[in-house]
Amino acid sequence: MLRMSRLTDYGTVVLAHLASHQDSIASAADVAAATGLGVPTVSKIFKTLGKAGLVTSTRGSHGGYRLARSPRDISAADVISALEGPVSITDCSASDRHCDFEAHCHVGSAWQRINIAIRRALADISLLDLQRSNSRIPTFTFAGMPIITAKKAP
Amino acid sequence: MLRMSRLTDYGTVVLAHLASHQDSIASAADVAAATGLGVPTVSKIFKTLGKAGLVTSTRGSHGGYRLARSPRDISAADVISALEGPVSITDCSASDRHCDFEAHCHVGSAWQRINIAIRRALADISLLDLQRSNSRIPTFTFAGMPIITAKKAP
DNA sequence: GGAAAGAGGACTATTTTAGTCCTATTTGAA
DNA sequence: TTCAAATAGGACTAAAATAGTCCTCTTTCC
Repeated sequence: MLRMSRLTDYGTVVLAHLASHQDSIASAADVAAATGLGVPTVSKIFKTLGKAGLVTSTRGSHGGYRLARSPRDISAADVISALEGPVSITDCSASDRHCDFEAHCHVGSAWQRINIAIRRALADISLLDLQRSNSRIPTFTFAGMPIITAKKAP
Repeated sequence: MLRMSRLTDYGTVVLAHLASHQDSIASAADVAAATGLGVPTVSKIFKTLGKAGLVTSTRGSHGGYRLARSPRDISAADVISALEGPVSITDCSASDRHCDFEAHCHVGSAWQRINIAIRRALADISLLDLQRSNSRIPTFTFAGMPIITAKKAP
C-alpha cells in the first residue's frame, strides 16, 4: 500500500508520451488514442497538469498540450503533487510544517523524517527516468515474437 | 497524498499505548477507553496486528494483548504492512520483485528505486520513535493551561 | 455454569476515487 | 463570418475502497 492513485499512474503515462513527442503538440484525443486511455480521462488529467504548470496548453483548433519544461526537470514528486496534492504520509503535516499548531503538535519528528525521505526519493526521479522504464504493459513472447497484452480497460 | 489509511494511524496509537504499558496486558476495551477509539475498531485492529505477529493475545477472561516484541523492534514499515499490505507505490511490484512477468516488465527500475527508498525510511523508524512524538492530538493552552481537544469521532 | 475476553467473518455505511458530460471560450480556416 | 476543433471549468454519476458494526463461536477464569 501507500499506492499512488490510478490517475497519477495515467499521468506519468501521458507525460511520458509528451516527452517522447516533444517536437509536436498533442491534443487530449491524440494522447488518448496513443495510450488507450479514455478521452475525458486524459482531458481531465491534462487540465490538472496544466494548473500545476507541468504542461502548457494551446486552445482552439490545432491546439493541444506540450511539456512546460524538459523531462529532466519534471520529477515524480511534481507529478504526484499535481494530481494528488502534497506528499505526506500523515494526515496533518501535508504542508511541510506550516501547520497552525506547529508549536504544540509533535506529529512531526518521526513521521516528518519519513515524509522528508519519501519526498526526496520522489524528487530524485525525473520524467526522463520514468520514460526509460515505461513499458508498463507486460509483454510476453510466443515462439519468439512479442505479444502485446491489453491494458486494463480505462 | 500517499497518505496511510486511518486504520494504520489508529494502529500506531494503539501500539504506542501497549508500548507504554508493557508491564500489563490490555484488552481491546481498555485501549479503546484510553485512546477514545471505538471498541469494535480497536478490536479489529488488534486482530489484524495479531495475525501479523506484532501483538500476542491471551483469550478468555482477563485476556488481552501485549506487544510481541520490544517497541524498538517494531518498525513503521511493520505496522503499515500489517494493516495495509506490502508497501509499494505502484500497482504491481508490491511483492518486492516476485512478479510473474519479471523478465519482461520494466516497471521496475525507477519506481522500484522509489519503493526501496520508502521502505527503507519506514523500516528506520521504530515504534519507540513514534511513541516519543506521539501527541497526535494538538494541545492548545488557555491562560497557561493545556486544553485537550477532541479527537475526530471514531 | 456464567462472565469476560479474543477469533473470525459477514455485513453496512461512508468516503474517496474515477469517469462522464455539459457549457463556455478560444482559435484557425474555409 | 461562420463553423469546426480544441481547451477550461465544473457539475454530476458510478464504482471501488475504506471504515465501522455486529453476530456467532471459542477460550479461560472464577
